[in-house]
Amino acid sequence: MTVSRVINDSPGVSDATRRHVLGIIEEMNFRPSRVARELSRGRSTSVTVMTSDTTLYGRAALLQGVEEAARAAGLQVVIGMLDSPRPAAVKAAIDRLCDPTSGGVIVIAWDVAGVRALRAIPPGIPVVAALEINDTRDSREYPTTALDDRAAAATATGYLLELGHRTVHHIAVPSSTRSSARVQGWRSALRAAGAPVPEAVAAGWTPRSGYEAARQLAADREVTAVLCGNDDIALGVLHAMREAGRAVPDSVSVVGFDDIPAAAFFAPPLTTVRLDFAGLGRDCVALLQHVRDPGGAAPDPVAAPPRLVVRDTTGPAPRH
Amino acid sequence: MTVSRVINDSPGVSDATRRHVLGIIEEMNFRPSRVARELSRGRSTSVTVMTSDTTLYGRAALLQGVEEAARAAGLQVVIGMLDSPRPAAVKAAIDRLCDPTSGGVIVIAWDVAGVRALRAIPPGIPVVAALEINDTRDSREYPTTALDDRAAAATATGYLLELGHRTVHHIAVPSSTRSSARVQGWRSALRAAGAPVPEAVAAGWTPRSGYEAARQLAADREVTAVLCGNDDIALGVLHAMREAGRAVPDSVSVVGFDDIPAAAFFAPPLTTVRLDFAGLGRDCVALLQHVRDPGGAAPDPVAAPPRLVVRDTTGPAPRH
DNA sequence: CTGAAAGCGCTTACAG
DNA sequence: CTGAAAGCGCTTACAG
Repeated sequence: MTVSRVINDSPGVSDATRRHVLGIIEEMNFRPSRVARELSRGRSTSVTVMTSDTTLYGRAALLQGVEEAARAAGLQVVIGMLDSPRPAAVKAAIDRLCDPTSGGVIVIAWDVAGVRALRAIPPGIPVVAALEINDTRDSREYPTTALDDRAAAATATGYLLELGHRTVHHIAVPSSTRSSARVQGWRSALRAAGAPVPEAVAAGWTPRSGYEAARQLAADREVTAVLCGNDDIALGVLHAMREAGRAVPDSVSVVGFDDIPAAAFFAPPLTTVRLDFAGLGRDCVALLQHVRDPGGAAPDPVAAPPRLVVRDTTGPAPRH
Repeated sequence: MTVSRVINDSPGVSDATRRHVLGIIEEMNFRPSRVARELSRGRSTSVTVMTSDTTLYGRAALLQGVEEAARAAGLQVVIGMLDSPRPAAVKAAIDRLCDPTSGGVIVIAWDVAGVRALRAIPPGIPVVAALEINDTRDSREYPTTALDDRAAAATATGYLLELGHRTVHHIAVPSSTRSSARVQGWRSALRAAGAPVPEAVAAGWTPRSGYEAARQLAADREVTAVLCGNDDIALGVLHAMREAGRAVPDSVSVVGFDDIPAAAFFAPPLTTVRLDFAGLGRDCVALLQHVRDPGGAAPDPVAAPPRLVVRDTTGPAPRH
């Protein structure tokens, strides 16, 4: 049809007919069917991101970045929730989300559910993974992105050590692996400085889980510095410290991860590591485009490197 | 084809051939094309939600509810970002998102961009709107959902008044209308009690905007109670009060809106109105299903009514 | 510059 | 119970 040509801005249509067709389109309120177009073109115009709880800041911000880049590229984004790490649930998600005509999937593999989903993606569909850590020894068949959490954790830990703290305790978010990038960075900084290496204490993602994890630490006067797996945990930790009568930062220093918009308004304002999740999301889309259309070099990452933002929850180690 | 019958669990296939086909499907790793299926069936299996910034808690939680209900109904959810209220941007979003074969759209019309998008949805495509307020006088051609923000604001305001505060100040989130539901409820409660009605002070959605809006209020000893448009704003307000040396709740009471997971860990823990955004999201999907398949009564809403959660930021008015 | 033909991968009647 | 035919609404060569 000629109308196909005009809605696609193809050349080879006279100005007169183009105007005529445009007029009729307007008049009939015609809109092409995306579905039919995809089927005939044989390529989808959507990218699906598989993730767990998008109410968590990191995932929401990454999603925002994905949406932005996808929109610029003319792609729709469908969101595929991973609500459980159980194999059956993961399989159901894959079956639901991965059809072969899909435009590709971005999986946020920061937790067990994500990692399992990643492994279960059927071959042939374009995929890029946002990992906790870019382990280059592990040669994968799909491209990956990651923020440098290891370096970030090491930096934060080193900062605390320089402040004179004997060691730094860590309250960890759940990880996709036995030892997350943040844990690794924290541990290696401790080792490098010859500081004692405490057990990391496990928490979830929420302020409540941070609060619960921190109660034991708060009771121990020996702990004077705690690095939290994210800012929400840090909020819970601050609450636990307050309850225990531990002044921050005079009695104990607290550092977070993420730099959520609220962090600067915590009491006290939180020292934290800023992570560019939105940039990471844009990088995922760029990489996915590259997978779908190879040729040309891989795109350069745009995500900003992690950066320690010093505010008011950190200070010199207390003198006994 | 017979395989169509087996992948759709249609009756009238012998067990033998069914098993045979299933075997081959497994072997070839065959997956049906969602796109082809939609085209032939003439009905889409996706619902798109149009919203601005999904990093904001209410939207993220509603999206979560939508996803959950959509998944249960076998629908995919595509997210359509409204990044600006400018008419051109809204039109672009509509053109991008609303094709006639779409399965329907849920628009979050809590802000100007959303309201404009709602108006611009082309006829013929199923739509349900999440509104700030369910104004029944306004007879619309599409179903709407809303939390009862007006009652919620009135309740919170009444609670503060009972505590002995002379009046209650309000820091408002942006609204889709001149006078939002929260503002209306706040104002009417004040009037009903014969209390003075101050100007509402305008803010954004973030802690920073709350902080900035609160600085003037903090300086005024006459203000002893402030109702915040959301919890993030309340966080900024708490910060401003701290900076101004106003003790909470002894010198000034603060109430939020939403009950985000962090609210219970603010310093002090925040008194706020809990809003069931996820339930609202599920209601949107149920309503959309009803639009697509009328027949039968409209579904009953499941979203919990707003509820005041009293914590530690509210107390009796200070005595002069 | 414009139109008729075939095909994308399914599903839905309709025959066997 | 199973298969051949037509069609969903586009696009992509191919003719005029």
